[in-house]
Amino acid sequence: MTAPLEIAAPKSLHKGQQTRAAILDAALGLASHMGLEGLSIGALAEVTHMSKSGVFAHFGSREELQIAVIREYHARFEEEVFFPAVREARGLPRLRALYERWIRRVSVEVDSGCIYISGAVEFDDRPGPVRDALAFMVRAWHAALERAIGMAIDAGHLRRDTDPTQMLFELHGLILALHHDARFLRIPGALDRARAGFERTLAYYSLLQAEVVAVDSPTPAAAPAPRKARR
Amino acid sequence: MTAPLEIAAPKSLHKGQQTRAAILDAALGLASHMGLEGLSIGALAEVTHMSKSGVFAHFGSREELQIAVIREYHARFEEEVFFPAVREARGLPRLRALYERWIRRVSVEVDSGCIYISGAVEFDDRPGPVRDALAFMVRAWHAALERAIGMAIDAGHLRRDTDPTQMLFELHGLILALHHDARFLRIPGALDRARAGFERTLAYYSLLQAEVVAVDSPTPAAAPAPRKARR
DNA sequence: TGCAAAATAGAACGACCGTTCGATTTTGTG
DNA sequence: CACAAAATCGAACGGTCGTTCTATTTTGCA
Repeated sequence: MTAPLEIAAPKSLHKGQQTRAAILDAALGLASHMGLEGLSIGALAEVTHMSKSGVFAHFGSREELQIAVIREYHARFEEEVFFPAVREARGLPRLRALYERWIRRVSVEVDSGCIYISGAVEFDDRPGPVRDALAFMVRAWHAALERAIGMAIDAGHLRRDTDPTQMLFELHGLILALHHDARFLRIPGALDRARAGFERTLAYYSLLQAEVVAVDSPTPAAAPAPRKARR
Repeated sequence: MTAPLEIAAPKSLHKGQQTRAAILDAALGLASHMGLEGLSIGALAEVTHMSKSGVFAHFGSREELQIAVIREYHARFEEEVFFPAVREARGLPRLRALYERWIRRVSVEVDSGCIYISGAVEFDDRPGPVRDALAFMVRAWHAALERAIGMAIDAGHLRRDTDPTQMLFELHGLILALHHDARFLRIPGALDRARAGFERTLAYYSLLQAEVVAVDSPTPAAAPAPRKARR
């Protein structure tokens, strides 16, 4: 057989890319309801009015489909939470914006069900590329938040001895509690509880040093290392 | 046909009850690794060296098996967390004991993976008797914790205007963050972060009223209703 | 417009799932 | 010990799953 002289690189959006995007969109909706493990190619084919093999051909395997879903979710998360928030001024304003958009995303959205959260539970005992992709994205997002906290410290909006990792741990906990109470227990006031928790945490970490020491005395938390200067 | 004169009620532990308990034990181990949805009768039969139908006969359906697992988990949770903790004195000691045993259960245990937590994510979009059973148990446990917080308030160990539901929300968040970081991200220090978060939360809610008002002023959280007297 | 390449459909596969049913073994007891 | 009741097995069913093939249709470019 004669090989073609050159392989034409797909210049603009071919039909395939288009339907792939449509499939991925439907997959995201499905996965946020049934989880990444509950995502089946058959159901996806039904939703998109395609044949199973037609859907399958766009991803080499179910695993690759799951990873593609994770990547797409990450992209949307950046678009809806991260990018708008980083337009706010460094420090508290940006941290507030990040948190507020985060809790909205977790609780309010119609196609709700944070894949980061459900995926973490589904894959905490299941090694493999899906888990790796998921963990990578989550870590990236947490790192971004931790940077925002660090900036708030440098801006003088939070106590200098604040441990960003510890504060992130606590804020993340509020998000998880919100997800739990709002989605599983269907408690109406959960969103406001998450906001109140944020304010309370913020209040603590912006107390003056002297006040904290005076109160904390009985069980001082492991003293965080003094922050290095940031550029 | 002639009906027997009377149905002999099983007096002591028949063979059936014994194996049922053994199956349930194996099921708990399996479910804590694969989740309640990942629990399959085939895998359970293999682990217990029985036939699928032999296992199946002990529970009328898979759903009943899942519910039985939830009930068994609840019983063990009570045994290992609740009952030992309520032997501590009311107030802070009991609250501390509850929390400390809780975080140990979530993070340390070998057969780890809290079914309350993983189940909440698996069934947050899946109505039915399994979800109902799970929600009932979780609510019962949360109610118990909230009572313990209330007692700590009455004992004067926490501020009088503490909102127990809000405090529970925040403590629960710390547990969930611990579960996430320890089990999914495999972060080593997560257990200590959960402890530090507890101490920090406690420190806040035991501040004197005046101190809080002075600091909280920029964004006061919705003032909780004054506590009614407890008997 | 023609034609190779890309996209999609359709049928079939082996594997596992929960469940049913009849046969068989084990148990507890009168 | 005998014998009914309880417990367990083994095979089978219909269903869904991911995946693999081979056709068929659709697309985009020379």
